[in-house]
Amino acid sequence: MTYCYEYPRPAVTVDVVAFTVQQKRLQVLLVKRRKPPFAGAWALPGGFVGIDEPLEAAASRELAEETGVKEAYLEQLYTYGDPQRDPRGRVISVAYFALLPADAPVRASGGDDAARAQWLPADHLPPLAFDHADILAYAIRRLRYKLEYSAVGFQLLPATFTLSELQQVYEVILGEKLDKRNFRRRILRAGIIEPTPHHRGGGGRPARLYRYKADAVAEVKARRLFP
Amino acid sequence: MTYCYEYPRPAVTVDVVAFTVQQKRLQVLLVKRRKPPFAGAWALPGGFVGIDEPLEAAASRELAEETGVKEAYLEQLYTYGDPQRDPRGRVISVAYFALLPADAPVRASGGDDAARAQWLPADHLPPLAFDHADILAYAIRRLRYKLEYSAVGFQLLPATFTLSELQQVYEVILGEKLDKRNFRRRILRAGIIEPTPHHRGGGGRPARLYRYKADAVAEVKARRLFP
DNA sequence: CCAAAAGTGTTTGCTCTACACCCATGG
DNA sequence: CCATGGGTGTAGAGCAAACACTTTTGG
Repeated sequence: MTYCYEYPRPAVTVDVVAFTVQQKRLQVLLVKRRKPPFAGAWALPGGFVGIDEPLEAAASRELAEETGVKEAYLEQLYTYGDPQRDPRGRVISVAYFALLPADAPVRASGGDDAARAQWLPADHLPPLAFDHADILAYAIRRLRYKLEYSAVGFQLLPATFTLSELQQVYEVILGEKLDKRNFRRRILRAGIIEPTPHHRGGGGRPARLYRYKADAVAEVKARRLFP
Repeated sequence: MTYCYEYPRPAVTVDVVAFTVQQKRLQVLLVKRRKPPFAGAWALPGGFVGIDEPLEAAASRELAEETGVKEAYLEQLYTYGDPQRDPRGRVISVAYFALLPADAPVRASGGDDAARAQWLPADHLPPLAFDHADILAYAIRRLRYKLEYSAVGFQLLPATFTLSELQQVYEVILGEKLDKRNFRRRILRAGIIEPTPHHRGGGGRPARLYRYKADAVAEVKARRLFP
């Protein structure tokens, strides 16, 4: 292994854009920076990639450090490498996006190290450090887009859920009302979720619970669901 | 600027998957490695990212070094960071994909440094060095996919072209015959190309020449063209 | 029995697909 | 006049969009 001769090397980090849906809003996980640069500003959780650490493992680790959540849908987003993006020097950042179930055991603003991590609503964001506003904007675009043709929506829900809950996730993210009957027909025809025998009572008639088929996660058809 | 203390840093490279269409086949630009590891094997063109060089600039430079082509459609593909992907040590590679017009002034297998760069048909590839076979497979998938919903096809053609030429590009890449009338209707309705007043004679009736609208390149609608 | 949320079909318009013949030029 | 590739329209099928009432439970 040869390090640090021949050429100077950039630092490599991962940044994670973690989404969840709470209180009928799309929420993003942000941390408050304590050190300069941008001390006091909000930023995406992230950090350096270990020299023997796979990129996705680094993203997963950063996410776990801030939330305590070990398992989540995680996908590489884009790599940001503008030489000026970090005033301290050349830092190349591989951005990931993560979807957390609404019931994930998140300890944001809980433990010692994670005290600074918080969910903030995506439609009402403060200014962000570095180029994180760009990264976040792109992540939201990609999330909307993915929702339209694949069917990652249920990654934001518990293991079982009602169709109304699923529809609400779609409405929150796409920012528009959807027709109940058309939504159900399409989501069922897509064949990625299946009914369970259970129901959940609430303010009215109990709703059937659904779960996603395990095999469907793999073969996420590249078919458009919501034009 | 602080380099090389605190943590060891990975090396960062770019690799470029450059496509063109020649002889009714999709061709990929590859170079023959002269040094170990994988000496003698084919590989994607690529190299280290300069410490003050933007990522896309590095990709563009590598492409120009191998082909002499300065301007081409270039898009970030994915970042490969498996710790074992390079036997020499930790190397993170940001992969790009490039589309070159059929008439680009490519000097592959021409000049001194570029003597080793060659176009090889994508459907008949030799084993590749590192994880380049994975990268290439993904690039082809992405190319097909992009062709279906956006309309990058004309990036593989000269500034003006006939509809038959454009259709042939689509057929070569998608690997299936398309209906002439349906193809024309859709590609014209998409509004990204426009007729010129000129025609080109050939073996039969002269064909109208088209060009892509300059403004259309920006607003590549995310609308599916070929389901 | 009333409030609250779940569940369920049909009609209409549009888009995609399949398909076959005439046209303009060069040799 | 013949060979070569360029250019054009329509009918049928499948999909998406709009739309309102009945059902089940808890209080």
